Amino acid sequence: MVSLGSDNKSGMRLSESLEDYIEAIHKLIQEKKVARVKDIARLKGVRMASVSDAMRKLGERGLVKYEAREYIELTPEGTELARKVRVRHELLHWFFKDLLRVSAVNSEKDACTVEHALSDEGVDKLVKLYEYFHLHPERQKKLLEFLDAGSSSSNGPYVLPTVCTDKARLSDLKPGQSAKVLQIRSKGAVRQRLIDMGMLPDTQIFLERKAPTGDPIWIRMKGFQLSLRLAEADDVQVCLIDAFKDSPSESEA
Amino acid sequence: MVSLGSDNKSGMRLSESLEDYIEAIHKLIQEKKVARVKDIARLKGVRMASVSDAMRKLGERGLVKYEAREYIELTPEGTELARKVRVRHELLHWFFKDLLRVSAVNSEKDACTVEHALSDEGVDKLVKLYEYFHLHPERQKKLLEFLDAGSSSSNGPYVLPTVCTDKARLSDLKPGQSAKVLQIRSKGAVRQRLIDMGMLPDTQIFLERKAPTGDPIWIRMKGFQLSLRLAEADDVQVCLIDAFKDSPSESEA
DNA sequence: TACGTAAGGTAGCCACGCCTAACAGGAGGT
DNA sequence: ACCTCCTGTTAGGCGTGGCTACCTTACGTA
Repeated sequence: MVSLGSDNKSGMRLSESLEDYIEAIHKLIQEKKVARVKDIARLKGVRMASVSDAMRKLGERGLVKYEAREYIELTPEGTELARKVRVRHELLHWFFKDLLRVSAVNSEKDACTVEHALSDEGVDKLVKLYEYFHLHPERQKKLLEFLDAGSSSSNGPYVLPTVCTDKARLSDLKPGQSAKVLQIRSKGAVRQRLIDMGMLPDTQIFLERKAPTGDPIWIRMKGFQLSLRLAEADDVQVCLIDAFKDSPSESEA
Repeated sequence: MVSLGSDNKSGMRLSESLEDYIEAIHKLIQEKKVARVKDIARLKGVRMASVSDAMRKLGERGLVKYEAREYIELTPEGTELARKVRVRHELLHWFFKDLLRVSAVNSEKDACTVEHALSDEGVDKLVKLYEYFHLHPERQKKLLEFLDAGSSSSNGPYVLPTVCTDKARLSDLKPGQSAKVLQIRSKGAVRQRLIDMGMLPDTQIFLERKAPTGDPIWIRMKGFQLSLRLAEADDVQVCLIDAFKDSPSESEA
């Protein structure tokens, strides 16, 4: 899928791994003035032998100046690429850590893996998103308040804004009714499970039936069936869909 | 880096490629009722032989029901994984295409490559972002207006909001002054170049010197020097940093 | 019945990126 | 001088995931 040719010129796309090496070298040169095989190996979590291989390849592609047993330097082309990669990294790190409030460990990991797989246009637009929230700190504050609400402590301080007139909890639905997902206010494993099942905002849900006792309910969503405990359905905010509201005043909402 | 063991149970993390196969099978079953080797190969852009190999591996891991020369089915575990993967795909596609307004081709491509490289927490937070903008359509509208402004047609309909009292254009800086980047309003290749150089919002810039004629200017940013044409610097909105403002009233801004 | 064709499987090859093991050179201690 | 430690290189091996080339199976039809 990555398909590297033997062409050494800069037109050839680099594999993720080699891009990582470039990034590591750049970082080391900035921090410690020189980049040595040992340090690159430690930074990247590989053996020195692997670094030697990689340096030879990067040397052939004209991205690093590599003479055996000497300090490793980046060529101008390599430096250019390194900056590009590091910008992506920074940008994604900002996005995950500072905007989405992903934990430090995961935001670093996600930034690392995603940075190789993003088009120039994607980077460009992400920068715009950055600019947007940088220019409108009050809007970023609102978003962060929303993200923080319910993510850690409190269960109900965040009040659902009035955006949908027919809003209800999924547990309020009657068999035969349809609704669209507004917000999944569940936490932890339950939330993860619902998301994994395909429950995203705007997903259409059809309540097929309820158990006689009313507790497990069966819903249809994106073509497959799913049973839910009432307690789980309680935390899912939905918006009733008129076309399917057969009984106008039955929903207690 | 991916390191698959021979363990067939579901605890083992799948490689990107195998995850793609699962996704493709799921898609084909939904669309055409059955998944055949030939169709999977076409969808994934590989030869049938490669699909055969992959099916054997997935069969060993208990994710697909694979009997030679018969239709390929997903086991319950496989279906679960498939849904998870497709949710990621959908989510990222929404993010790139509908929120960031990345072009159709690139948003699909980015979603495809990024979907394998995102932690559960990253997915979770991305869903929250989705919920946020879904619940606050007026805020999403503002963001989209910002993203669209200058991205395609107009050069100056978007007015920089008053968020920084000392705002100026980068071209207004005097040698010796420092500033922080607010927004890069350049377009196309120039914007790309500045971003690649590491110019993100909040980046600190120091104007080292100007050419006698004033046109090329040299700035220092993140430890390296960079020369800019005045026309390029004109489109970069910055915020002066007080500590470095030696001459209080010189900046015309 | 025999045969052609298309779908699919098997074997063997290669690139990549990692590994371990063994070897090479230089700096300092004795 | 010699030994030792540390750094780095080379050689060879392995798993993954592609590929080509060839074989098998099923099926339709002359």
